[in-house]
Amino acid sequence: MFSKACKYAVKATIYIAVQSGQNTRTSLKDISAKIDSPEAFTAKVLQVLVKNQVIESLKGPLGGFFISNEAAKLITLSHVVYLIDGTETFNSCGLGLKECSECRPCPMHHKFQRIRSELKEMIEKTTIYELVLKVGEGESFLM
Amino acid sequence: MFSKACKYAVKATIYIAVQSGQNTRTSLKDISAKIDSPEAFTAKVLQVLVKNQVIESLKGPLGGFFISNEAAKLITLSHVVYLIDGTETFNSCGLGLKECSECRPCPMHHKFQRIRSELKEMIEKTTIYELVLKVGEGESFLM
DNA sequence: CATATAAAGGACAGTTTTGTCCGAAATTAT
DNA sequence: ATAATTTCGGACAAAACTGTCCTTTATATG
Repeated sequence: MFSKACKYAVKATIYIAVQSGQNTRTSLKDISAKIDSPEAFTAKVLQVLVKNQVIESLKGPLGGFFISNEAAKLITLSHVVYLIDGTETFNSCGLGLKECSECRPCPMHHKFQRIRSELKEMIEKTTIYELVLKVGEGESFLM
Repeated sequence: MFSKACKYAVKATIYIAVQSGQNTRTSLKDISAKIDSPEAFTAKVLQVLVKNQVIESLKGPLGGFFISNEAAKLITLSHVVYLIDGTETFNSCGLGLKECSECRPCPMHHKFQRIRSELKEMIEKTTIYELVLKVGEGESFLM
């Protein structure tokens, strides 16, 4: 469904936001330990998020990654997913037809489209902050 | 969502079933032309379907691939999808947690699980025959 | 039996995804 | 300034996925 890179990105973003709530920057090392991901690979993914201003970073001692509560309330799952995996999974034909629409659908179109719209709506409406709260309250886990 | 191999497999199975309705075997060449897929790669995918008795094949002139209407009524999208892509997409955690359940969920669990169950149910309940009818009636297309 | 046809199967190549390593650049503290 | 720390960025490597080519095997027909 989502690529590994994307799963790492989502979990990392959530974890960074949890830590940022305590106003502390989070190091790559800490992140990859807490979300159980390969450190160097996670670094690459986070660089994309930083470049696209989903999260912030600072080099040096006391450096690390950061995302404010305000930002976490504005950023949704879809922001991260679309950045890392692109939008094809959510917009192109489920069976790979070059053109697939109501007018000229693939045989799976109607059933598939309905479900995928729900998935799309879910990631577009779910904010990182919502997920942070669950982790913060110990209701949910990142590894 | 689905791999290319899986998309080819589904489209090929449907096309073979459409043709089998006229009681004619379908050649690989014909299949890959009609579903717009690379011939040799499609061959590999079809071999898996044959080995697992989703479709039948016969070598030689007048040879080709075949699936009876009766079989097409029993075989669902999930048969093909699980064979080619495996079940991980439909059973494992959306964020890649090794263990993820109601008791110990990832932050996306509840929202994700609901939608994925619908997707799972859809592919498990949709028969190939249903899709064949749509293509047969010119309502749906394979390329 | 000889020949033609079509799937089966093995080997291999290209591409994408995933993952690692290491030096460069920036920041903090001494 | 110097040293220590941490992200950034480039190069590279491994694995998975996609795709091709060619030989072998099975079947039908003359």
